[in-house]
Amino acid sequence: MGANLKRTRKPATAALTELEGIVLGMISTSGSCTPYAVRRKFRTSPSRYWSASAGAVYPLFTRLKKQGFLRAERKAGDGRGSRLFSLTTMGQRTLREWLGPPCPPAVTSVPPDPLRNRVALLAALGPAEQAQFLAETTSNVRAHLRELSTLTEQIKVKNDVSEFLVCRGAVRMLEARLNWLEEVSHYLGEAT
Amino acid sequence: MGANLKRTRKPATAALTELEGIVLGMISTSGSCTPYAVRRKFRTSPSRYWSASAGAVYPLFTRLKKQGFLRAERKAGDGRGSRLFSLTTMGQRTLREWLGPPCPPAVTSVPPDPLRNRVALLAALGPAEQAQFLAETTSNVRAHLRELSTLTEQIKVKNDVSEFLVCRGAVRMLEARLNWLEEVSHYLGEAT
DNA sequence: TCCATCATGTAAACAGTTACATGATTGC
DNA sequence: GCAATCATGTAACTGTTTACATGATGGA
Repeated sequence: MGANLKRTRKPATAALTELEGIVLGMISTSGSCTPYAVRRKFRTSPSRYWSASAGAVYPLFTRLKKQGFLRAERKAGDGRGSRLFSLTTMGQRTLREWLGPPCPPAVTSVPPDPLRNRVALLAALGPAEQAQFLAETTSNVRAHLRELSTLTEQIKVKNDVSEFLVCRGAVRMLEARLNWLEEVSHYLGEAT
Repeated sequence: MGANLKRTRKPATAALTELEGIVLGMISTSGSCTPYAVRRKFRTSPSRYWSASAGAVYPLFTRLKKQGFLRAERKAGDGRGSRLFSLTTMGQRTLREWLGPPCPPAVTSVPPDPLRNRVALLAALGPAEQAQFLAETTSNVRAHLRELSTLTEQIKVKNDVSEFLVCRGAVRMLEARLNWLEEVSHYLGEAT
């Protein structure tokens, strides 16, 4: 969760945070970039999980540099002192280790879901509010799904395979959610 | 989200963390309980996202008590000083507000998924390692799904509707993932 | 010139994690 | 009596968030 896949206390081979792994991976697949470019990528991502705030990204880059996973070079002719970061050999190796295999169970197991958490507690609401909750969330999820579907189409024509597949994964999650919400409505409608 | 759905800086009406909301909801739907009981519930949950460590749960209870959302009463005849916590009227109201509606977009939007993150970065691996990654994760997800399916059946016969529905939601997520991994393998197999 | 945006960074707060400590209870 | 577990709690640490500060750049 935040508090999600944390670094272990005393790692045999230096482990990475989820965010650190993603950043290393971005640099590996898209080439060297500035911290700000990473932030931009997160901001335009459909997932709202990480805000990729300045206070998270800049310290992360200096951290990875200090650990020897990244190297920095000044961008020529930039008065703002922008630095392009690229992977070191050690960074490459660490990324490979993180990306597995072997893949830790927390990665393949049931992913967290704030909506599932709320549905688990629906009994705390009255029947009318439950129905309203389900109606609203269903329509919200449907809206997100529409939005994401058009985005997926746009990406498909650009032939960016991995980004397309990521979108497809997100679409499938939302579709599964919609079908599930229908099942929930069915069961809860029957109960009352 | 660890660092996931955070409390806003200066909330008009005191907002809750995801974990706080879940705890309030547990107490509301299952009746008053001790912090340890909450920890046990988390430990037996199929989701590995929260460890619900002592350092998280006990401070959380004192926090919610200090804010006036929980009240505590000593459990009679317990030398360990166990305390049963129950919701105050204010706690009830706060829980209702958190549980919505209205439901914030972060709840209904694309949920976070460590596996999706890794697939997004698969290009950082060689073709052989990619195939191995996909094979391994597919079989791992399938194993989790089997496990969860039997758990779901066990819960179904106990007629605990909301817990059953939560399990169904998790099952649907894993099923969607499996189908998606198949799609990924298909696309990546074609590319090479 | 002015203003929005680009871009880099820091400071304080905070929730959750590991790890440890301590005493009560239960089962053998 | 003894060991494992139950149960409560604290301490140090870490990563992320919000909020603020500061300067560069580019377009009207």
